[in-house]
Amino acid sequence: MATLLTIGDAAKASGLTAKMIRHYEQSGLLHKPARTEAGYRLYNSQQLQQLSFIHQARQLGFSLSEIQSLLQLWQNPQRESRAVKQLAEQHLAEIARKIAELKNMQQLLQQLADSCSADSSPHCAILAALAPKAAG
Amino acid sequence: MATLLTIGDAAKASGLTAKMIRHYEQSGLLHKPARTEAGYRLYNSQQLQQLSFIHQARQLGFSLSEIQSLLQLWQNPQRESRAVKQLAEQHLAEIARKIAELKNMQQLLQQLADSCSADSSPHCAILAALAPKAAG
DNA sequence: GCTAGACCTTGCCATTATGGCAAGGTCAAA
DNA sequence: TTTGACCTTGCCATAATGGCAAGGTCTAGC
Repeated sequence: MATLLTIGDAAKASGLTAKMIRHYEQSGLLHKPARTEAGYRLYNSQQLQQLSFIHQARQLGFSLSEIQSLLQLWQNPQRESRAVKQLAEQHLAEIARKIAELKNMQQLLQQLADSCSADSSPHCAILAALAPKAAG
Repeated sequence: MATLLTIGDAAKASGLTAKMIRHYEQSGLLHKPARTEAGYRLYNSQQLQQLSFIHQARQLGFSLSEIQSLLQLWQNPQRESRAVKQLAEQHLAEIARKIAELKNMQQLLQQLADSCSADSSPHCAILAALAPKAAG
């Protein structure tokens, strides 16, 4: 039998929030769901799977736009796995870029923090590093 | 002599953009600068130092709100270096948190990508991992 | 049957830091 | 004088989410 869930239950079941589900619908990630006569959204098990799919992909850091592509591939029986992997590799590259950026900040700032005496005196290596050397 | 720069030159000198400088002013990070009769903003060397300070702090990933605190400490001769270090440590913790989050994504996704054959077949471990196991 | 409370609806605003565009004023060089 | 490079303000857009408000719906208990 087709079990239909209202948005709150679909949210709980998928790990999303009702707000997110509405947002994904409005963003074109999801087809418009059925409605009760009162206008309540109703989700079937196939749509629930999609919601969980989106939740998992968000956990991996994919953007909604990337997830749209992933959903299309998922639903296309003619897909080539290389297309999926390409999306993943692209995202992995972005992740690596962000990690490198953060590690760079971390290294610089940690070094400065280590040089800060952290006492009641006003002198601080961190501020000294941020402040440009005043000319003259 | 007091050299005064227009916003474009101040932007070049500090590594910011004119748009950012106006935004920082509007956000309360910067005092309102002098103006020419025509209304052009004019920056003196002290203000230029502040702009460079902000630029450096942004490079380290501090938010504008954190930078406001840093600027206040910088300009306060009675500051205690421990207050500066505390801000830095807080930011370092946030950086570490983000790195951990990204590394987690990276590890999971890399594993999936490694399991994807990346050929013309539709089967793909990445999609399989995102898809919930359909009941029944 | 009525009422309270938990749900649903839409819509608008806020976040963060930045970019873009538009319409208009200013200034300097040719 | 004209042209081009600059400046002004103001509004819109981004990405993904949360919050609030005003209103409709449904269900359980009395």
